[in-house]
Amino acid sequence: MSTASAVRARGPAKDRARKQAVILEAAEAEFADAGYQGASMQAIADRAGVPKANVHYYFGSKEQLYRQVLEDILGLWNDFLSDVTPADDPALVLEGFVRQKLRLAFERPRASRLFAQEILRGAPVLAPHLEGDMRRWFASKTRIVEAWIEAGRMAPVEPDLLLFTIWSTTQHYADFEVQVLALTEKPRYDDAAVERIADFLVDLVLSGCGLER
Amino acid sequence: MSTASAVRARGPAKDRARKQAVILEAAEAEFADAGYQGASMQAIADRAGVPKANVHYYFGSKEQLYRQVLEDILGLWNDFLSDVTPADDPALVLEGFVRQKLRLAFERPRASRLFAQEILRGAPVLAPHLEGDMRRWFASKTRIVEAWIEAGRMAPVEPDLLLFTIWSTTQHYADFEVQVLALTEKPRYDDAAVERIADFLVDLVLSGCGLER
DNA sequence: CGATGATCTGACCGATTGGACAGGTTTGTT
DNA sequence: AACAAACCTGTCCAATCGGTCAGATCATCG
Repeated sequence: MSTASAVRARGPAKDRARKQAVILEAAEAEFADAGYQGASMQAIADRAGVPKANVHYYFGSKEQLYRQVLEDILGLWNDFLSDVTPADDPALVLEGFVRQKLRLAFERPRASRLFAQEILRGAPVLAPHLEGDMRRWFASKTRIVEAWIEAGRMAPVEPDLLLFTIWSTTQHYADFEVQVLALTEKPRYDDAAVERIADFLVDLVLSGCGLER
Repeated sequence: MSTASAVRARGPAKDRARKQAVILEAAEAEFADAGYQGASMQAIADRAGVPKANVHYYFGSKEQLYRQVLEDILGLWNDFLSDVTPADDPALVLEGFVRQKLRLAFERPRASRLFAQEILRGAPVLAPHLEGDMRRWFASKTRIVEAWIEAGRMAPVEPDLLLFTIWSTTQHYADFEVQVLALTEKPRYDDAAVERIADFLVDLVLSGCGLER
């Protein structure tokens, strides 16, 4: 049972899920800001406003809590390009993907950063997902791009590298936010900046594929 | 005095620098693999093959050691585009930058990963650099791109976003190596893969700027 | 009401951490 | 040879870590 669906339940299970959700939110923040090793159960408990023992009561161990946070984050990305077929228009699909991925980077930067740290550490927890669900997702999307290319509906680019490019450029604005803001001399992202970035990335990706908006 | 130059010195200073270099290399590996908090001075000492107290003798504290490692890494990037002028050819400069940045990502992935972790944590140590040296470097490069655009030598793209794109896409193959290898179902990067990635990124960037190789 | 199970937490524990330091050894100079 | 300075490390320490547990409190139901 995912955390999100449990919160929507009724009865006693609802209270339980709500309390867990508070802890999970605190844990996501602490893990993202301090890293897995840097995060302490005490700090997570303080953020959530509960005693440390209560965190252990609900989630057992630090690693179990971390796994739960990661799983919830993976859920965010589950439906990227979930119902795309070779019959769809490449330009529309790619533009939608870039904008959707980018929106999540700005709305949930901590989720993005936590995921990045997990991969940076060598994915000790997510390795099974990488070689399972994610690999299947990735293979199915590259196959669609290949179909578009074979049908002559876009330029012949390497499908895997195209996806990596979209992934890395969008991820960058969440993961390297501090650097981006420092170099552009801005205190925070505003709506205009987000739109400017989205338009730029869409144009770049489409022109790389020989497409237009 | 940088670590690299000290190793090349003569006399007693050379021995000292060489021993420090061994520790610095071990520290870079441990910090990159485990993160700042996750790295222990004991583990660094073990990797370097020296007693833990010896590490403290040379570098004082964990934070000082970490700062030194980071400074050495920044030195790697010092001469990116160091002598470029508006008179140079945009296509050649951009291609060279992409390939040089990418080469470093594959040759020194740990350096890249350590830097990424520092930024992800909010750059507690590098913040002054970001708002100082790096900001100046960045501003001078965007000015050159603007000059190219004004001279009609490339398409009018946002100079800052162009640089971020090059930075993020090249960085990605070092920082997210585990993910890339898992999704492409390869055990490691080989020369062919590196060349394929470089060619792809060069084409993408140049086409985005309305240029050709 | 009494009982039963879930919820909750203060107090505690062994392990590990970064760091300090006394005291030994080596090196260089006179 | 004698001295000083630099170099090196075994040992210790306070602080913090993740985790445990006995026992208090609460909610629910026969």
